[in-house]
Amino acid sequence: MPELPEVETVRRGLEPAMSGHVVEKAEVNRPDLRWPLPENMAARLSGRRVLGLRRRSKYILIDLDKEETLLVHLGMSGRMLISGRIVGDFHHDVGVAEHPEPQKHDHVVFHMTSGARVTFNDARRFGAMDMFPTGSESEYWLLRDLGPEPLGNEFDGDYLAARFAGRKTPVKSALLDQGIVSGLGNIYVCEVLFRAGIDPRRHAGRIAERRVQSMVPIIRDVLSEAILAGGSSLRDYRQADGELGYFQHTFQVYDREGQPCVSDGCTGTVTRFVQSGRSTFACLQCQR
DNA sequence: CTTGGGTCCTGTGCGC
DNA sequence: TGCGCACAGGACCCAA
Repeated sequence: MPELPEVETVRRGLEPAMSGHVVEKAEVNRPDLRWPLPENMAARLSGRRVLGLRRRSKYILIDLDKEETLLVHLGMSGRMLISGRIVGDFHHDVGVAEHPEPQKHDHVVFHMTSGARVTFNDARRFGAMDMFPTGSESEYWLLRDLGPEPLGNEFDGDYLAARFAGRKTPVKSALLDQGIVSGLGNIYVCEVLFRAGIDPRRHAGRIAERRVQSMVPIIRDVLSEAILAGGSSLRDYRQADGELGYFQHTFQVYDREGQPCVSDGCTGTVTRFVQSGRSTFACLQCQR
């Protein structure tokens, strides 16, 4: 479920616990997640200062000293749990949460010298961690083929139209293609296509150019609104159990099979169908 | 090059 | 109550 907005929410949540602080010890409880973890990752992380946290697509990039970056992907079920003393600006505590009992699937734990603890828990282990030299993003295998950030300046109507041109793949698949635009997942693609009034099965190359162009601000809006919702729920996470990753958000079509279409004046019903093995939710009365 | 399908993994929820 | 199965989901990888 973590798509761009959730990952951004997690990144922001990690900031006060990690940014500017030193990893006293990293606990690595298994050799691999989706792929093998870096050799000696625990040793390589210990004593390193976190200079800052960035996000690229659905990846969290934790910049360390010595020009090295730790990449974290939450996969499907990855969560970050923050506990202990969380230090804000001017070294004021912004939160103190008791360290929880270790849980099943706690794969990596960062013990910060500040007293904070960040636990990566991932039952399904579709998540990943890796390290690469800071600045080599354009060559690094997991990042080099990603399309532009949907909220960035490179992503505009002309770009999207050019990438869709001639494509026979369904527009839903095209939007899920991280090489075209990076950060969208199944949920937000369904929401975007609903708002755009486009049938998810329509071939990407057969959508009128002005409709393709109109998708860009919709994509930006859907993601921005979700980030905003995530940001407001961050406070709740800190107060509650410090778990970062999911937040309550209301969707217009996703997971609303059988419910009435919320579009003004539409009498349709949200349907669910499968496209390349994934559930699509849409109102086929107003999405064409 | 494009496109589609298989695959990894475990917890959850459903029908029988 | 228990069992089996479909499903959730990101993204790599390979075959056609």
